[in-house]
Amino acid sequence: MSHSDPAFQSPCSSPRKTKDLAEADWFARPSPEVAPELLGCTLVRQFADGSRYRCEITEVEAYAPGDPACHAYKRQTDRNRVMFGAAGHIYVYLIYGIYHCLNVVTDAEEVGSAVLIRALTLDELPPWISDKKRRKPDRVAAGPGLLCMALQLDRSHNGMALSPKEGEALWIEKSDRPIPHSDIVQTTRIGITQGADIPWRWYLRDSPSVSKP
DNA sequence: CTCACGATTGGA
DNA sequence: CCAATCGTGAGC
Repeated sequence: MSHSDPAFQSPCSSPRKTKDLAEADWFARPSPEVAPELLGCTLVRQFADGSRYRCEITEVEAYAPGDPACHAYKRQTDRNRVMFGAAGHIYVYLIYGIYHCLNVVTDAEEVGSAVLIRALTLDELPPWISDKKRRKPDRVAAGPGLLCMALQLDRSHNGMALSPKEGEALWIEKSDRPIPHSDIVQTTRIGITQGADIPWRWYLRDSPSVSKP
């Protein structure tokens, strides 16, 4: 929803329990600023049949200009193109030939940056999740590759806008109650060799779905 | 065109 | 510890 949208009403009208984060402005800030604020937000995955899965974001990492671990560190390429595009779109890439990773593009246009979503807790277990792994429900989206598998996200979604509209596949809703600072842990990122000392990973302290305490 | 490797995961 | 598995990006 935007100010030009006929459905838009002034901020003081019709109070809602949650606030949609479709506004690109909210994402158009440096990724290390946006990342911790995404914790506790609700990621909503919607399928063509209208079914929805709501997930709490429990672990994130920021990637930004000047950061050697960032895919956009060197130059714009075919793969990292959407990282340089408008904030509030998603950057989905294939890793190790088998898994996918979901990012939310941040900051101004031309600035290559994003927030990697590393873990979620699902409110409901999707039926396509095989039970033979015997993974506890808390762990089905415990990792960037696992959460894309659980929500059936792949490179075909690369570049899509986060939008809470009918027929859209993905969006984010912010809870009106901010997470207490004491519930958030900030530490170094996982699985990288360069920039490994930069403390740009945040997670919810007591969440069972985070990668590593 | 070739080729080394990765923001991961699960299993030995 | 190590293999799976393939798109990407750098180098020739």
